[in-house]
Amino acid sequence: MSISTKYNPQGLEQQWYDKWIEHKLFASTPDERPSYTVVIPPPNVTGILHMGHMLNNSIQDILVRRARMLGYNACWVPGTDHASIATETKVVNLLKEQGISKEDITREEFLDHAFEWKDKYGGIILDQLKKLGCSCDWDRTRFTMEPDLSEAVIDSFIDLHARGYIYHGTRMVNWDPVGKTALSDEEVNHEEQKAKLYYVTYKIEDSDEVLQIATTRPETIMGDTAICVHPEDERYTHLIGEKCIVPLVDRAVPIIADDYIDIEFGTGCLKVTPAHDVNDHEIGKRHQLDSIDIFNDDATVSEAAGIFIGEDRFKARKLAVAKLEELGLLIKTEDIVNKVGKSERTQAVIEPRLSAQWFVDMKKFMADYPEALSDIMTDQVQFHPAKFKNTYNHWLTNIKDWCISRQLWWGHRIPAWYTPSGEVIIAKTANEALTKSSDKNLTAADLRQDEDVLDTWFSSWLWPISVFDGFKEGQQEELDYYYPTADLVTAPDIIFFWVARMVMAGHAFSRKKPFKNVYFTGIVRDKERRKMSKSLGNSPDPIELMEKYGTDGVRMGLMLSAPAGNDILFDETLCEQGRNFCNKLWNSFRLLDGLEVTDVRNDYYTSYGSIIHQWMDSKIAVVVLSVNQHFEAFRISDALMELYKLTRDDFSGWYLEMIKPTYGEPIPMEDLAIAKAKFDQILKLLHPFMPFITEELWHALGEREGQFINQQEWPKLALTETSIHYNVFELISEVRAKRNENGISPKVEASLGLNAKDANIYTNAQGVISKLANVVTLEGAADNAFKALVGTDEVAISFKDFVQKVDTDAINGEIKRLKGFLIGIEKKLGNEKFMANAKTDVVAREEQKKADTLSKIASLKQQLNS
RNA sequence: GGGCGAUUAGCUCAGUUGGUUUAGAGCACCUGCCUUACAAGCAGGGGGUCGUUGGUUCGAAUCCAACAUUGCCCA
Repeated sequence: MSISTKYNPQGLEQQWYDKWIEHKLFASTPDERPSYTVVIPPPNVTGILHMGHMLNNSIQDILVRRARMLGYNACWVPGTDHASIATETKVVNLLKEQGISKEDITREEFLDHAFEWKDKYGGIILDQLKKLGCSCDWDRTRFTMEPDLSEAVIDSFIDLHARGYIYHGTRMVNWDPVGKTALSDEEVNHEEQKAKLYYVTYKIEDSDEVLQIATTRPETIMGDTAICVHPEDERYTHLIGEKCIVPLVDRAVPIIADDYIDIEFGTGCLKVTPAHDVNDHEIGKRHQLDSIDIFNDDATVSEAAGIFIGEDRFKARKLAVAKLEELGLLIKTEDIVNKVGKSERTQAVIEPRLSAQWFVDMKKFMADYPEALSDIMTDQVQFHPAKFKNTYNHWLTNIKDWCISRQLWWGHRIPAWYTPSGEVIIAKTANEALTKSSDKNLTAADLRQDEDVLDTWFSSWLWPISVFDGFKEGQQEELDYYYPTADLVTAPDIIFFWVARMVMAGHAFSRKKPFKNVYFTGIVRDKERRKMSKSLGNSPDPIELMEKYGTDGVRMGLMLSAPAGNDILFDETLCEQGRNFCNKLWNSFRLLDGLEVTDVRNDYYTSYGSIIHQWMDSKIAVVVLSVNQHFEAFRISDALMELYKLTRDDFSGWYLEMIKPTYGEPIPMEDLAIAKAKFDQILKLLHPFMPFITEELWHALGEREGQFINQQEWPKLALTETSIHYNVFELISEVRAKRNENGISPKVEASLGLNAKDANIYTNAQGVISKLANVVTLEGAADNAFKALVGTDEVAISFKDFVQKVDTDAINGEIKRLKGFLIGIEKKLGNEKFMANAKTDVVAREEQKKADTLSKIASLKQQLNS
């Protein structure tokens, strides 16, 4: 035998992937077959493959490859999104290293640099997906900032604005002082952290009385425009309407009452800074308070503060505390834990800030497109697992307006034009804006386009439509064919960012839902349940893993442990298990491949060949049925486990052992051909999970130049009765166990004696029993043979030249267990209410259990006496 | 603070409308084997009062309630 005893994926994977591409295996064009479409959740152009991507895209590949085999015209559209903040930050930093400051170059120059960067590095992750084996239609690769998709974004903005869903307004927004941009609520993560609560004295104007307030942000004192107490707080009622003096800036501000105040918290007295706190802003609106913005856009203190000008806010906090202490106004500090909003992208602490931004009016939107919620609640779009419906429902019923403008350059520039008189015109181009303008004397030079770009998600929510050019006039064929897409596979942390908004966009722009199923993967964590992250350094490099264990091994390891919606606790030993399984498959092939062939069918094959093959068929048929059901319910790890056991236990463990010839002898040609056909089916079933090794072995199995396993039909088998009773396998195990317990070599011949209800079960498979358990006869064991029960059948087992001794302790133990079991059954059957209420088949089952147990006990007692 | 989910073997999970031989799988573990496809293997084995306490029922891992622990989302 010339081929290695170990499967070695090196080189082989790349070679097959190249062939698949060369033969355009993954390319899709509309035809008469039904479509099966998946759009990739576009990875960030700045991204490199991490474990989450690997999980997510393996699942998509499994679904897509299987769909292909089921006869669908499968189309998996790849691509990337432009990731406004992440990319801009990256390019800004890169330029900084070259000594170029963003402030010193024009928007156009900056974009040139950014595109240059994108062209150089933006495709890395897509190449990594190829290494993973992803069967995307690469000719369809899209990018959210390419010309066609950009046009779609601009058109959809204009459209939504015209229909009254987009407005421009001055609102409290989440300001990222590092990215220097507004963010949507979804881009802010609230994290608990240790903080200090400072108690500060405020003097009452024209009085000796003082107030104490408690604050975590003393650096915002300069922006205070009121002090607020609860209207029913008796400590302070006499002060309402008075004024107090804001320390550090000595400004007199009113003392007001509002029942927003929590009497229990701190001193029950709140300093109100309407410009820098969302709740304070609300209070400010209710009481017509002034709003003093004391920060610049990088969160340094502005001139409006009057003190600490130019200092960073955290430095200013220290300075303010020191100054208050110096003035004797700081009473005490207390350690507390509070929640701080941080930018998802830059990790900067969010500064709530009043600013003019563009918003989508979600209340109006939801009123007009209630399907965005009802689709999910009524399972028009099915969530897997369904528990995410709750989360979805909660978010959507409490939805806030969506801030879509970003103070960045990398992205889609907002198509809003301002005239010198302050008119705002929404138009695709300056010329179009001129025609829309009320002032006909203006020229293009008079118009100023909005400096801001749109949120990245405002382009990716169009993805399922835009990748099929669904926004292009008169080009609806592809959209009609591929859309709505079939399945979306994504991580639960972007359920709002993306899933919800794609459903919204689907209805707003195509009047259809964008997909039928959403499969939420788990989050990949390490063994200690920590999320894998770069900063923790606990994430293995996927590429290295693939090199170490083979891509198929890693894919399998990942999938075995990834039930839908459950976090996966990644451990390299899983990949080892995957690699070992590849090896098992490899060696099963080696066995089939290395056998000598004959055209003479000896007694063994004529007598048992057909029941062995049929038995294997019935096993495959059951597993295919169950695997199909698992797929329908998106239980992919369960599907894989079924196939794992089918391959390992049933095919390699039992079937190959039964069908392989005695050592040194040849196998009949027809039996080998049948065995290979079964192996062929198993390869097909495994192919979506492990594409490379199955392709390699499928080709090794026969002359298949120019054909590929993924083009073959997914096995379809009729369920049949099993042709070898499961008691036969139990009997074989029983004989092996007796050998094991007594240290008897497999080479020592065994003789069996049977007392069976239906001895045909065993005699029909006598040759198999003899082959796998080294049994010479079923018709008589020696005296003093071991006794065992197979089901309710008694079997005596003796070994040549070995004095057997019956283990009375074990038998007594078993009798005791069975008697206990019997008591339970008899109790049930003796219960009138049970007999009256339980269904007849349930009662019959209990009766059968009783009979079987009695029979077993009788057999065992007899063993003790013999 | 509000909402949602989870708790089954050492670990990760199944357990479909309550009844299928007093709970299953994979991994890990233990014992014996380099048996002529495979030690990345083979054969065999041990291990759970189904988080706790009550309740409904002839019958509860499964339904209900409270509690405990834990995770996620939102403010």
